Amino acid sequence: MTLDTTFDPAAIEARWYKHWEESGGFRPERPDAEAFTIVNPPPNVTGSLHIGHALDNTLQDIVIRYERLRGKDALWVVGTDHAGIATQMVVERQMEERQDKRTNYSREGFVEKVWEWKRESGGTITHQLRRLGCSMDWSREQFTMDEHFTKAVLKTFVDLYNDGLIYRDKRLVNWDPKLKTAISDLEVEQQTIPGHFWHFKYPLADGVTLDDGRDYIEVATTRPETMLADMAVAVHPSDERYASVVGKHVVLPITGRRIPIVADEHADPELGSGAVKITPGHDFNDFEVGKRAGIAAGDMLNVLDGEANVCQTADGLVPDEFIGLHRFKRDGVDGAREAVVARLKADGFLIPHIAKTKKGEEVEHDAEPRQIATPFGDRGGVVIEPWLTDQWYVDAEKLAEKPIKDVRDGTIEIVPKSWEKTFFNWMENIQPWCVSRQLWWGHRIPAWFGPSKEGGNLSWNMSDYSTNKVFVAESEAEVREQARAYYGDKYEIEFNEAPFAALQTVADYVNEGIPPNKVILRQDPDVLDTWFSSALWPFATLGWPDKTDLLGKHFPNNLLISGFDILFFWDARMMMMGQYNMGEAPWPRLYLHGLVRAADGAKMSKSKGNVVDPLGLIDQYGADALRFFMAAMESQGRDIKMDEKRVEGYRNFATKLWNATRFCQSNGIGASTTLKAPIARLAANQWIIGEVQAACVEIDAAMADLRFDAAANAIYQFTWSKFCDWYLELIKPVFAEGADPDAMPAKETREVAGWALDQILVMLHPFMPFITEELWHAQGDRGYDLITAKWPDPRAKVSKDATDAIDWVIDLTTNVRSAKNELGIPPGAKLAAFVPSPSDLASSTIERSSAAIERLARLTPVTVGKAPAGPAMQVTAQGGPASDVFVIPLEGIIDIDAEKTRLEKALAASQKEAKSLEGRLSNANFVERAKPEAVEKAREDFAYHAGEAERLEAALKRLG
RNA sequence: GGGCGUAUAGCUCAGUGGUAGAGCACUGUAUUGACAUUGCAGGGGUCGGAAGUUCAACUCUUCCUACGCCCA
Repeated sequence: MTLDTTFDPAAIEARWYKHWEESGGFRPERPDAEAFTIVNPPPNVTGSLHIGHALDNTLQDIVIRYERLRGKDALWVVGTDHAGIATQMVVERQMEERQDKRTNYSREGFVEKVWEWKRESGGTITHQLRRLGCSMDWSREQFTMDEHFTKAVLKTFVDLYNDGLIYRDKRLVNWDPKLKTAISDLEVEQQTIPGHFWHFKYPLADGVTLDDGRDYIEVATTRPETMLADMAVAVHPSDERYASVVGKHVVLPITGRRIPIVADEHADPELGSGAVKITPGHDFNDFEVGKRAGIAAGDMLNVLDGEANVCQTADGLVPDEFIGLHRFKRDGVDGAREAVVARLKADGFLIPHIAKTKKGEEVEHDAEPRQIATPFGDRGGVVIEPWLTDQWYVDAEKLAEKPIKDVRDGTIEIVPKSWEKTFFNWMENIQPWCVSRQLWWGHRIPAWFGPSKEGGNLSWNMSDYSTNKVFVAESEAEVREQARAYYGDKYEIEFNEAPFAALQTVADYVNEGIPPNKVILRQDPDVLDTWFSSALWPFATLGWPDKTDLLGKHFPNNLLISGFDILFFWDARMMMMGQYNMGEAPWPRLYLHGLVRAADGAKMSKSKGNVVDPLGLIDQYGADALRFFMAAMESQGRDIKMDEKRVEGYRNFATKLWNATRFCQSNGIGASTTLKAPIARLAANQWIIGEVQAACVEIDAAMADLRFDAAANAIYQFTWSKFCDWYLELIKPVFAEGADPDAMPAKETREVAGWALDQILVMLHPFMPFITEELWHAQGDRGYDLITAKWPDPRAKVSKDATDAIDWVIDLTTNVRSAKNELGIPPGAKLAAFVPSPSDLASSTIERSSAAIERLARLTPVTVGKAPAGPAMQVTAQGGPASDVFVIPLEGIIDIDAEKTRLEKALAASQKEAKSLEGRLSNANFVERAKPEAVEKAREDFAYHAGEAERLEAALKRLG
């Protein structure tokens, strides 16, 4: 097959991808091979490929292709995540556009709509991953809502429940009033926004006064609306200003609620007045203070509904005018916050803030401006409300124990290691994980509630479901069994899906005509956090809980690659669930990479409009170039700044390889037939064999350490700077006009060059799969595709003399070129040279490689012996231990002063170096205390530079 | 407030206790057979600052400064 003169990535990418996928190239049958397994961080089913995915998946593909080439049974599990909140939002938004809404449907109806959406437009990203060249096992594509996955989720939930590691609890959650669901701590983002700090007077009750005579306590808050549900005022136990009033009461303005003054260390005497209002139902700190003050969670007052509008508190003291107001100003309409402040001000309870203008005048404001750390929901984008509800919690602290130990003792290696500290810091301070979500799309919680049985009578507690009887099991059949055991045969058991809201009271229950001998069980309407299911990814994707062969062979996985941003969300939770369900760490190694940033270092975001579309880059430069860029920039522990020039550079690299292959083809260099290096006698051929080995060793070492940058640079440098720049130039004389194409040198060189090019294609394949596969086949008929070829075997014997000889020719060539350039001699000029006292290497190389010396160094003839008298330039050649001086007469070619200047410059450099080394060597401390190798090296370097200086001085003398 | 990370050539980044590297950019130069998406040659860095350890520090330690991230 002949190659076009220009390389066009687009033309080959789709073709090869299709071929690989259809021919099973991504997962060849290798039943007896050692397993190598990676699971892909499942992207959201709603997602589309962004630059971060491109990085993450490129790295994984490099590893998986590398291991596949090394003969392993390489499995890359791929799939998508059902992304509860995100997906439900997408479908609801689409409904909105049609003036439709979720609640127009039954739960089942809506979920079916989501499935429809998923079938039609979900998984865009999986097609985009193909464009990148990712070699995942698509035949086993997974989805976290697959039937077998659901089985795994249910089993895990039930097991955890039975082990007491999942429980229902009433406490404050992070409530998203836009999405109307609880979310976990990790889904909350703290942002600092400008806000206000208001100061209020809370009048003391019963005529009590402070020691200074005041009849009120001053409190301050950034959230005045919560005062409607205040239940205490706290002061520090050691704060003498308030010691006399601890245990006394204040009467809250507006509600008139009588609340105690309590002593609690949470109150900071240094902050404001030292007294703080306590709203246990709406603030995490206050919740704790409230509990310490003896208020049960169930008794804490709540003044906001699910949409964060004011509702009546249990004591009924909130005036009607406030009911229904939103928590704060929204869409230009004042809310409860503004109303409370206005009312307090009107009633004289507001203490104004006095600010000074630049001119020193005092001005009164209602509040002090302040920067406020405020929690936002990462999906909904609105301020999170701490809200008192019943939710399911996972005992994360218990589950974290084994993962902590795994990382501590090296069972799991985190790369780069610097992340370990962050990991420990989080895991050791982990909070209970709220896993229930008030959504319809997701894994339904396998818990059913029924009336509790007290002394033979059934009773429902409508205000607090957690006190009702709960049955947790994987199926209704099991629940029925449990229920029968609990209620006895006297009751008929029925499952009913009617929403809880339909049965608010016992009276409703009776009114529905439910006979007294019937028990109705209702499943918890909530679903599980999506991360609860993705935590099972390393084994549920392999068939767990069934004991499949696949699971046996591929769990534990070998490596996980993820962005550090999901270390806690996903990686840590996989560790927990791996240990809990499988009794093992899910993988021995975790590689964390950084973010891809915009060229200016800013975080890419849609709102900033600075996102770079990886597909656009692929269109422009080819997938291979983008991949290579990702790999070359991926040094451990640093974010990657986008640099399109560099992507372009790697496109150029691909073109270079393309053209090198064209050159090979034009000289009859084709596919090699052996994995082992061919037998070679010519120095250049031995040299390139040695260089292939060195490159392979370097790449293997880099890959073992997951140094993607080092591996990419090694193959890049070898291909361009060694193979193209030197080897192909060195062998050109063999194929030159007049040379015998059937003679040994040409035959051997064709074999070696073909072999070396093949090794390049194999070693480059993990990084640039498309162009390498194309060239692999262009080079000749092959028994197999490159994707399933064999990684180079770096063992081959090459003679040191041969490689030294080529190093010597290269050094000579470089030095001659450099000298010519400095002296203004045309680079093409062929010059005669004399070698007065050649080394052994020089003697043999001048004889055997005269063609290369003529062609590259452009020296001819090269005469062994003393140069004739007269001006000359001098260059040296080094290779291994050999060091030779070439004298090149300049008569009539160049002005002598230029050569003098050049030599003087070189002499000064050598003398400076020699002097510095001499100084070091004359330091007794250095000679005695430094490592012997270092001393030896210094001696060698000194000898070299001293000799060089001598040679240069002699050359200068000759010039006169 | 706690923790972590980064600071090396104009730019983006590697790097090692023993005379500083790559890519891009820049300068000079080369053009009829692999390749101008190129070749050849070259300029450019007191390795953020200060102190310490060491025969020797860009590298190790401490402190400082700047920037970034995470947690509270």
